Amino acid sequence: MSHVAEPVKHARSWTRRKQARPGEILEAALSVFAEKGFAAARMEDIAARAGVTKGTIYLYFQNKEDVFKSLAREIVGNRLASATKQMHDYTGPARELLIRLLQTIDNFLSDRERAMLPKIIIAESGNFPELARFWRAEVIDKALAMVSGTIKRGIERGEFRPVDPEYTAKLCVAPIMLGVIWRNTFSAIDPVSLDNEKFLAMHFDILLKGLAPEGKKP
Amino acid sequence: MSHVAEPVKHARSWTRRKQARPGEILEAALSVFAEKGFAAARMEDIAARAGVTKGTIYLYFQNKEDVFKSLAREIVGNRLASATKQMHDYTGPARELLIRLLQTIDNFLSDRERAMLPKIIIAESGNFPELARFWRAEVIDKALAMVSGTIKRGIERGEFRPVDPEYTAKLCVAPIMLGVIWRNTFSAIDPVSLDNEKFLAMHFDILLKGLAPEGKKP
Amino acid sequence: MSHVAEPVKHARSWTRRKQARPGEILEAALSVFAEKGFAAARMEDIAARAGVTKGTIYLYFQNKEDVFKSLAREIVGNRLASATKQMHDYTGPARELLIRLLQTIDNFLSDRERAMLPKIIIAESGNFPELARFWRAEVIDKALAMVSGTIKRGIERGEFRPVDPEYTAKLCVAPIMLGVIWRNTFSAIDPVSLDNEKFLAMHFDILLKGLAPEGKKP
Amino acid sequence: MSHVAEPVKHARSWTRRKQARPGEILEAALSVFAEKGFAAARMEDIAARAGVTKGTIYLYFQNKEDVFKSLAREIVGNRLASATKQMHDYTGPARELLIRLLQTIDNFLSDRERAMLPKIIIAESGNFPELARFWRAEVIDKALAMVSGTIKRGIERGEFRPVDPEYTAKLCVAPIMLGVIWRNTFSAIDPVSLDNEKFLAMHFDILLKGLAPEGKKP
DNA sequence: TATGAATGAGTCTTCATTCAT
DNA sequence: TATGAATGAAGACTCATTCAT
Repeated sequence: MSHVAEPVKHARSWTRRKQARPGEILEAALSVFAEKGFAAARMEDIAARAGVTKGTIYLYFQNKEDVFKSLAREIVGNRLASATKQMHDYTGPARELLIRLLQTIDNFLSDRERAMLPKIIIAESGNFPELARFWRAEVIDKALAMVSGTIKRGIERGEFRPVDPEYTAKLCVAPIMLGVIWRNTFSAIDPVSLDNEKFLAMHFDILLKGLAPEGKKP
Repeated sequence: MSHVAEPVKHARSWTRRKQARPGEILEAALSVFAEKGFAAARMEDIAARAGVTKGTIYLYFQNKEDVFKSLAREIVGNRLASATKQMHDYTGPARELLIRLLQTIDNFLSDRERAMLPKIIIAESGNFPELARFWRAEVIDKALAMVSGTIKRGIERGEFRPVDPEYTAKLCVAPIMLGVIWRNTFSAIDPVSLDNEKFLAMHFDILLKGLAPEGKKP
Repeated sequence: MSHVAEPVKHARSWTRRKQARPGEILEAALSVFAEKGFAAARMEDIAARAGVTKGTIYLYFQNKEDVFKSLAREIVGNRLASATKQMHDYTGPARELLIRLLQTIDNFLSDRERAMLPKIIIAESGNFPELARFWRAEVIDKALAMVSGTIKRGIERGEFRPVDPEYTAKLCVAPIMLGVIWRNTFSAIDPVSLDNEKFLAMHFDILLKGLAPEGKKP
Repeated sequence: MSHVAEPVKHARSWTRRKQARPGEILEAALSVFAEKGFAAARMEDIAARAGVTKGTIYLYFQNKEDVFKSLAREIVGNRLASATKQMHDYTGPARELLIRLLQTIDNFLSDRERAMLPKIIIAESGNFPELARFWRAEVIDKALAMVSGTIKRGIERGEFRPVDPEYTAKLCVAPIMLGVIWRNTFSAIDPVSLDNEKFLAMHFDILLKGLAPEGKKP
């Protein structure tokens, strides 16, 4: 699971794949940016990891910043929307939905590709405020809205005791985020650190007990 | 020429230079590194923010990396130890101690100076694995040990239901960490976002209820 | 691989390629070189202006320099010779011939295509001394020879007072050159600047008076 | 008189001369730009010819374009103004003034430093329209105004026959300009080509005769 | 013939670091 | 101690040129 710079060897080395290139480059860029940060990432490294040379990147992107921004936009992209809809149709107990939702978020963020993004956002928010804004609006707020909506429903249905849904949503997500960040930050220095399964299970356990209405067994 | 004064040779690399070192440089470095990350931070910016010129920094530090590492070490430094001792002497209920402990951690991390460090660690763990290792060992593990120790005590005293203390400690700290990161990441784009008081209060409320032994009112 | 067609190998370096060569490329090259100079001219711009793609240029020319040199040679090419002969057959008064000759030169240089060449020569003589030499020998000296020949004839016929024919030839041509350069240099910034008709008429007027033998009405 | 890249060796090699640097750099830049044109000129060449290294240039100028523009502005600078005033005070015959004026212009342009500028303007007007505009307004139009003013005076005083002063001014200046350009363009390929003294004398001779009132000996 | 994706040498530009003062 | 002019290695970016199709 270590992200050492080894050029990805695609099927055959010399066919032209105009369509595939940008995606490959973004994928390579993601891992380099996540490793080094924006400033320390070298275009040549990105190119090498994508199996091309410097110049090729500039066929598809204006410059380093463009690669970076495209990355942030493309990676989230599609799946978020589908996740949203899925939740809306659900009619069962809020407790179950909440767990499922948080698990979806965890899955979403644990995907090898996307796991690096929170780190990038945190690291580069100072250099790219628009990036922070974009992510805040397009991803974080949307995800939090889904969670807080579920909590609100739970309160209405009497499954949860009355709590502030917005703040509680953040509390629900916090351990998930921390887990992602933790794994990204410390994976290189101690590979086994955190059993995510167990960690999540405990989180859900304590959380649901903590949200249970007074006098009721959760 | 022979009469020129020897440039100050610091005891190689990693020693503390207590007397002469202007803390202003480290303070300035902290804010610049937090804003830009290591690579994008310019020595001239640090110098300017410290009110000196580039050259002066090299009187006290070997190079940029030395500034960065010194920073990470010096900033934590003293206060952590004192906090540790304070906890050991405490004999009251674990619930109270836990809250107090978490509040201390929050205070520690919310200090204007130190708030930026988690962000730096996250951002630069890829470029400076030793830094991650140092922080993990010197700060995080120690802090988590205090928390998990308290939880263990609470379980022994029957205040908490039986849970894995190590994992629970992380769950306790997660929202605090997230709060710090959140404020650092999004403060520039929406200044009011998170009422930390309220956020913590809710965290403690849900957490304690979640940890309460079965059938007992927390 | 063995069945691949041999790339077209032009007779090394400096031969004319009459048949196949799309004059459009040279024409396009002329305007781009005139606008940007040799170094700043991009092959892609030339290709675009010629309605082909970069690769195509290399079917007809070895490289950028070859395009440039071909250009300088081809553009002058044919018409100069014809102009020369025409002059030799003339038998009327030198004054009339001189005017006609200068007007021919002006026409030659004012042609949309060729107007840009003096500028190119001036700009690139440093980078391409052979170009300067070629032009000096093939165009300038020949043109000046025609003019000075006419002046010499005029002196012999008593139409002009005795002057140095070579230097006078340059004086005759100077305003024409300056007009061409002027229009090329300043056309973008003030479109009307110079009425060439009037400018030439005045030049001829002053010149002929200035060359008239003492005591004679010109 | 050949402009080979030999680094100028200033008095002592290692003293700091903050004030002198920019001027030295501009001087070096002038000769490199004149030789190669803007695009082909390498910052390293300019630096070498100024006896410094690349980086030093950026202490004084923003970038290559800034060097170029500063150059165009600084070089003209002071002397033009003084020349203007000198002419205004003159009260003698216009013919004499005209000659003196043209000679001043020739001197101004023949100065080793400035001789390269017309070539640069011509070559780079396409890439730097503002430069062309600046020079047109600040130098050319002012110089032409002085000449045409003198001609107008000459007409009023009956020394010249009635001609359009603006166009005539250009005709007066044309050979001077052409001489400067000629020397710059062909000096490398035939060093003796043009005796400027003689060329100017002939120009004045023909010009004054050409401008003399009808029936009057000039 | 023609294309245009890919290459990589060549430049500008930045900035950590040095050092004479 | 402190300065800041100067250096030069490093990296972003461009574009002439190649070559598989």
